[in-house]
Amino acid sequence: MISGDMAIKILKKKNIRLTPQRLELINILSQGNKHWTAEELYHILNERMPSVSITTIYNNINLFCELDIVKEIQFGEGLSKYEWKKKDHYHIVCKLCGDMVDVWYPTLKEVEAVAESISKYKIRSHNLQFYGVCSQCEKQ
Amino acid sequence: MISGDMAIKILKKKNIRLTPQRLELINILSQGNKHWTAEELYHILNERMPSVSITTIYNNINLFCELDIVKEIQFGEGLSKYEWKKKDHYHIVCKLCGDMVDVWYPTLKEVEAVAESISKYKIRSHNLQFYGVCSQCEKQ
DNA sequence: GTCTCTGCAAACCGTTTGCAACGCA
DNA sequence: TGCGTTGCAAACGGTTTGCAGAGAC
Repeated sequence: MISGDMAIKILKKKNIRLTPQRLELINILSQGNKHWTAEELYHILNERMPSVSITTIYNNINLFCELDIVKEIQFGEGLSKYEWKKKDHYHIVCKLCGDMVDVWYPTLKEVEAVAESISKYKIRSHNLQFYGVCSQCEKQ
Repeated sequence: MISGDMAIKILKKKNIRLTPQRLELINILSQGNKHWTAEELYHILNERMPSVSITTIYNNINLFCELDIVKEIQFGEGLSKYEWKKKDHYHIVCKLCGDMVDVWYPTLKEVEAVAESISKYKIRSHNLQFYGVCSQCEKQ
């Protein structure tokens, strides 16, 4: 888990400009241990910086994903959330409200190995989500 | 794994009309042990039935999914494929061409149990895909 | 001063919706 | 004959693209 300052050093080293939008996004992402949609990040940033556009959010989270400081979580139906990069883990998603929590289960490396051995594929990664109903939604 | 004839009986029992489009779709899906996009099904059906529309494909695969005779496979970036319903299994997806093969690994029920025990979620299902490169694409 | 980045508008793409005409039962 | 289904066109929603002007360094 890297700090916001570390992320800024990575940008500087690559001669990527430190625009206010970029710095504020890093600030939001690196502080809260959460999962955001692009839209949510847009609204948070918009409060502090009313002129920001959704395009800038996408430009920058895509950049951060390439730099490996942010991770995209695709959880079905074309929906994505983004989280600050940390140790590998899985996610539980609430089918009703979309809320998401981390599951720190050991990475399924041996299942990957099995899948590779029984197929003609070179396996590079896997994607696992759990779907259910959170306690909030269950009450209602 | 049910037969096409079985599927037709299910439709009849529910008073769902046996239109030529519907019967031909069942025919395609139940015979080939494959994974199709809606677009692919549209093109196959279109050769035999030139007036068919993509709307009808979606209408019917969605109906078949509700009837539990077809399964939707969501594999990231909003892309879906569909397969004739069979015993639970996972999929390996080629990152380059989108080709997909089955993995008959035991269902991860104990991982679901772990995820449920460490969270406040009632877990109902999970979704696991492997991503890699198929042997065809590897050659190139 | 240069060249990357921003923000607007428009495009994209797979899928869904509204609806009038069609055709299965 | 009646009502479920089809197929067209338009809408949808999250994301990307093109581009002129802004601004980081």
